[in-house]
Amino acid sequence: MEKTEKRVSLLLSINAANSLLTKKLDGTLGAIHGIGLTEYMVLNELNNAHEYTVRRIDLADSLGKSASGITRILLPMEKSGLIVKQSNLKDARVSLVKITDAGMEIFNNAHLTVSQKCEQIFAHWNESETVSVLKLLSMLSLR
Amino acid sequence: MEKTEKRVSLLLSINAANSLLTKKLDGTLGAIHGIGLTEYMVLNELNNAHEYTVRRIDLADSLGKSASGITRILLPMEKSGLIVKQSNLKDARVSLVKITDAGMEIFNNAHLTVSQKCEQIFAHWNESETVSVLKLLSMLSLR
DNA sequence: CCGATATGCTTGACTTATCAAGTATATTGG
DNA sequence: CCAATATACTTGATAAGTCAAGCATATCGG
Repeated sequence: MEKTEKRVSLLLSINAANSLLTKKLDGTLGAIHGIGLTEYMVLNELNNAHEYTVRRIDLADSLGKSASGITRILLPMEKSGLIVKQSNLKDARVSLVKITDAGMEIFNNAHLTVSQKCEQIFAHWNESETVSVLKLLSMLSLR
Repeated sequence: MEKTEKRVSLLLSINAANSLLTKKLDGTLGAIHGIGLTEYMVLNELNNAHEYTVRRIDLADSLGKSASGITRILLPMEKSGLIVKQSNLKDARVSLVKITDAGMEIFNNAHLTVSQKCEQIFAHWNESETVSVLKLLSMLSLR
């Protein structure tokens, strides 16, 4: 197989890996904690953010979703009290999202589950392999 | 960051990479060849298969989709003549899918586009890195 | 200053895929 | 043999996300 063909294989493998990961984690998270994988990812971003607060558009970018996707994900999360909406005094267009205490608690529990699942799924990868792949994935051309 | 946390990062990075890849390729394939990324993947499987023919359930497995997903993807592909349905004489439950000549032509053209895009996207990965990641992805625990 | 353009967000219409249930056919064990 | 179970597939209802359009607010250049 030549170089280009290997890259095409990579595309297909990444897609397959993502299907696998999504299915496993989404199912488990839903069953145990009542949230989906996307909701977990939102909580993760908020939990790591300065003052636990992020603009919706930045959330969209970091999760690889559209602005409208974020609107729709956040709606039920606000209803169930995992996050709160806050307006930005400096720019009235912006609406900020903040994780609540309840959200943090769910996140911390869910994070344990995700960690365990990841240990299982990536069981055959050693640490240096993991680090290399992380680095490579961060180098994908965004053009 | 500890080992487990790196694995969780990996999950998020793979998800982000997949969003990126999907968006780029799906858009380009649709604009130039009138097919989606999933349709491309179907044609790719068929093109590599023995006698260009595959059972629907095997297609589902290899693409990481559900049986019903495959039914729904294949319907328009059959209408537009990219594939044909064939029944299996040995087992009346299975229905086989075969790529048509028209399907092959579309596939070959689309494959060129995909190859070029992959060259771009993975431009900073050298061959041995590509091969390593391919190998690692094939080692994900399927349990 | 203000018209043109850009940014942030939401909504309606649509696409893609899932799950649960149903149908049809095969296989297996008593 | 045939009842129970397993497999292949399709369908209806639903979930999750996209895009295009619209609205509100900001910023920029003449």
